[in-house]
Amino acid sequence: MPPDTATTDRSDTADRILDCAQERIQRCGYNAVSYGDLADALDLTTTAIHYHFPSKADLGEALVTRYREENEAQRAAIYRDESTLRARLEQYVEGYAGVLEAGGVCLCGILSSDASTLPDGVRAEVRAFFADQVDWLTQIIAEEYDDGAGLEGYDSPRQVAHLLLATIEGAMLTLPARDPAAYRTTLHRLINIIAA
Amino acid sequence: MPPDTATTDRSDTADRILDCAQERIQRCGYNAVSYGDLADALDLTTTAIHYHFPSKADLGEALVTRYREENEAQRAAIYRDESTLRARLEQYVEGYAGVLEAGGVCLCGILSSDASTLPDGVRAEVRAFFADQVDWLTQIIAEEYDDGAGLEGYDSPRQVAHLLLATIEGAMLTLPARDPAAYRTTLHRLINIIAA
DNA sequence: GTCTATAGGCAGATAGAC
DNA sequence: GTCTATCTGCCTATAGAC
Repeated sequence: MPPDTATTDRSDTADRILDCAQERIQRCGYNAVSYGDLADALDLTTTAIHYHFPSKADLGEALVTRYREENEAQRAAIYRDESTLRARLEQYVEGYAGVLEAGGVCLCGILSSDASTLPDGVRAEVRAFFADQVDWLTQIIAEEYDDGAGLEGYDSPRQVAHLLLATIEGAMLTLPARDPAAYRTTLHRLINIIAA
Repeated sequence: MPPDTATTDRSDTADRILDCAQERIQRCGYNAVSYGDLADALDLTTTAIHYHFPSKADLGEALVTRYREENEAQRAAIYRDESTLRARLEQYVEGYAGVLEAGGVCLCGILSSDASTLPDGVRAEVRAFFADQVDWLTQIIAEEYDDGAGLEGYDSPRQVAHLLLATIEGAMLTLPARDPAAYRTTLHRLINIIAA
């Protein structure tokens, strides 16, 4: 019987497959990672991977679902541990800096580039990830802006959220900025403007 | 004899191949576009394409080289036709909005996502494209900032150039923002801050 | 310059044994 | 749960005719 592919209670092998797939897709993109690559890296056969994830769409969807869950937990921790907008945003952008240092980029950022060739279910999860980010950023920005003036020229916290998210993803994805130092410089200065 | 693959004086067929490849790569990325796709779309065979571009690396390199040349001409026209930083930046970001309306994204933005699987020559051209953009933006920003105050929190025009470029690429590449209206909103408000 | 034909490799996916 | 073996199809690329 196939293992439980729900968000929890997954087998060790399935988790290892997801870990390996995530690391590679964050470096190379969806289309450039194959079952054969993963099988070689994990010392398995492609059949074993197909047992856990019958199609590549199933694998991709499970991957982004897990990524969203882990991301939500990270955001919750940031919200709990930090009390100012500036500190929360710095923690938030620092999370992506860690991904860059590991040699990758945001999973959903790189999947966006493959969007037009992505299976429908995977694309829907990627869209949901970005909706999560915008909603959360909008909320923490609105909390602080309600206490004082907003960012000049911006009508709403949601517009500021879109600006920050686009800059984070662009700074990660584009060459030559797949460089943690350049990413941090750009983002920390933007935070200085947003959370003045 | 193979045609002249220099930057000018290319045959009609070679230009048609480049046009078709560019449109498709701007939608789907480098790895998702094949000689077979192009041959079908152009009513040719893959062999005919290999005649003009012996390897896919040759095709990709010619593509980005041409893209850089056309982009340089566009930037020169903007510099010539507009005299204020605000007007120049608005024209600049509007160029990419046109690409979005045609259903694609910046060629070098999407190629950045494929960077780790790109042939060396193509990756080098993509890096050169971004160096072009940063240098040009730095120059036009510096011209205006020398006449007055800079952007608060930013040490140099080059840092502002990096911010703008990252935001442009991120707003184009990430879902759900492959939407000209959302792109324009984000970028016009950033221009309001940069060219206050 | 473009064609037919073909090569060798890799993709995602399945059948059936253990 | 994992294996061997295999299928079909697409990939980049080349040989040789016209």
